[in-house]
Amino acid sequence: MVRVRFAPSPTGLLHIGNARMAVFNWLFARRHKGAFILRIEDTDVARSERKHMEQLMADLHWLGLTWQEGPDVGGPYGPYIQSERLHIYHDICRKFLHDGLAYRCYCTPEELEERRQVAKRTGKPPRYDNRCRNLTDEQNKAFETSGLNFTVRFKVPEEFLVFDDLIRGACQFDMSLVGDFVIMRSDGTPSFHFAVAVDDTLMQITHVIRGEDHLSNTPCHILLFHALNRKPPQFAHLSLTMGADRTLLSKRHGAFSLSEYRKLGYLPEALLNYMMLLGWAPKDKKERFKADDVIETFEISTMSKSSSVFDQQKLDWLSGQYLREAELERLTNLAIPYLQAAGFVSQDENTIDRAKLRLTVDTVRNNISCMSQIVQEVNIFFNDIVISENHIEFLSSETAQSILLSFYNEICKTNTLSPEIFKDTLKTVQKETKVTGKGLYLPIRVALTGREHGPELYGVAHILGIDTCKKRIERFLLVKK
RNA sequence: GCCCCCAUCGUCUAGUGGCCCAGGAUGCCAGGUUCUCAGCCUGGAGACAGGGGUUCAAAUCCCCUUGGGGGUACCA
Repeated sequence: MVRVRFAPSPTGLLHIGNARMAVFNWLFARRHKGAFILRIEDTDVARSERKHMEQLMADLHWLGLTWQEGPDVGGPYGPYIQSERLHIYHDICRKFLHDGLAYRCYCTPEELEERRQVAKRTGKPPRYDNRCRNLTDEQNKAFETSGLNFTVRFKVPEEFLVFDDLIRGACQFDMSLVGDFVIMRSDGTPSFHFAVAVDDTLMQITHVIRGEDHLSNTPCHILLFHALNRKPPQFAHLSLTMGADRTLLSKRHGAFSLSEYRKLGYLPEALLNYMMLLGWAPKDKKERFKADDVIETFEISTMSKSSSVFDQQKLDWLSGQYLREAELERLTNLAIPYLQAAGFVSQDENTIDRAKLRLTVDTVRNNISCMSQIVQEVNIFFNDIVISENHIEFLSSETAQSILLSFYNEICKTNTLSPEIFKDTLKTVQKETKVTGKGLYLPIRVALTGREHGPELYGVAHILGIDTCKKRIERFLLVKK
C-alpha cells in the first residue's frame, strides 16, 4: 500500500510552493489508492507555533485536501507532531550510539563556525572534519565528566551512493564530501534529517515526494534508513516554484500564502487547478480540470524537472473562468462579507435584498478574478452617485438631453426594466433621436452611474430597478430647465 | 569554493530521433460583438541558451561552455 506524507514545519503561513507539494502528495496517494499523511515537523522549537499548525490545516482543508492520518485525525502511527515524539528519537539515538553508528561530538558552535571559515578560505569543502569521531577513550571520559554539552553525529561512510529518483532518474553522490552530520542537537531535539528518517521509517512511508531542495539531503536520509534497517522509500523530487523575481517562493512572500488567496476571495478549486498546472500538464492538454478528472492518468514521472515561475496573471485568468461558472448562490454568499466590510450591505444577513444581490453578483462576475474585487465594481449599485462637473456639462448638451428625455418617457411607460425591455427601449430612443452607438449609450450610462465605464448597461439598469433609474435620470432633466 | 539538479515563446507547458521551418494555454497586439472597461469570438507577433559531436535524420542522444536553481548548519 502506498503511503505518502506532507510534512510542513509550522513556522508561518503555508505558501503556494509548499502547498503544491501537499497537492501532489495528495494526488499521488489518491492515484494509487494509498494513504496521505500529515505530519508536523516542529523540531525547530524557536520558530514553531501551534497557531501556525492550526492555520495550516485549515488552509489545506479549504483547498480541498483531506488526509487519512494526522494530528487532528490521529492514526495508527502517531503521534503526528514531532515534538510529541521526542522519546522515540531518544531511544533510537541511544541505540545508534550503542551500535557505534553515531557518536558524541563536543565541538561548540563557535569552534565549528571558525573551522568552517578556515576551510572556506583555504578552498576546502566546509564540512565537519569528524574530529570527535576518533576521540580516545580517555578524551571521551574527560568530556563526559566535564558535563559539556554535546551533539550526536552520525558516522557517514566514505562511499558513492546512487539512488533512483522517480522524476530525475539516477542521482549519485560522493559521501566522502559530506561530514558526519548531527542527528541530535545539544538541547535534546532531533535534527531534521534524523526526525525525517525515523518518522518515515516508523510511519511506513513508501514514497517521499518533496521539493528539489531536499535532493542533496537524500543520501544522508538513505544512510539513516540503512542504519534503521529499513529499505529506503522511493523518492520523487519536485521542481520548485519561484516568484516573478525568479527567487524561490518563500514564507517571506506573505502574499503568496494560501490564507492570503483565501482572503482575497479566490475559489479553492481554481487555486488547486492552477497549482496542478505548475510542473505538470494533463495528457489531453485541457488546462481546466478538477483533481478527480486527472486521478486516473496522473503519473508523477511525467512531472517537470525544471523550476517554474508562479504567474499571477494566469491564475487570475483561471480564477475568472471558475468565477464565471460557479453557482450563483455560492458566489453570492461568498460576496457578502466583502460587501459588508465595504458598508454596502447590512451586517444582518436577514435584511439583505438577496434578489438584488444575486443579480449584482451575476452582472459583475465577468469583470473580476477574485471575489474581493467585487467591491470596486458594485459601488454604483449601493451608493448615491456623484456626478462630476464635466459630466454635468456633458449631460446638458442638446443631444444628451433629448436622449435622456426620450429614454425617460419610454421607461415611464413600463414598470420593470428587464434587459429585454431595456434593449427595446434603447431601440426606440435610437429611432426618435437618430443617435446610435456611443453617442446613445454614454449619456445614459453617465446619468445612471456617474461613470463612463462599467458593466453592461442593461444589466446595470436591471439591478438599479426602474425607480432608481427614473430618479437618476430626473436629476439631469432638471439641468436644462 | 565544492557538490547536486535543471535548460522549448515574457510565463506555464506539449514534444522521449523522422509526424516539428515546433503544438496548446496565458499575457501582449489587431479586428469583431450596434456604448465603455471587461468578457466572449477570430486573427497576429512570440521559443528549441551557445558551441562541438553521434546519425541518412536531433528540440529530442553524448560532451563542453554559459545561464538558472538547490545544497554545503546544533533551519526545515
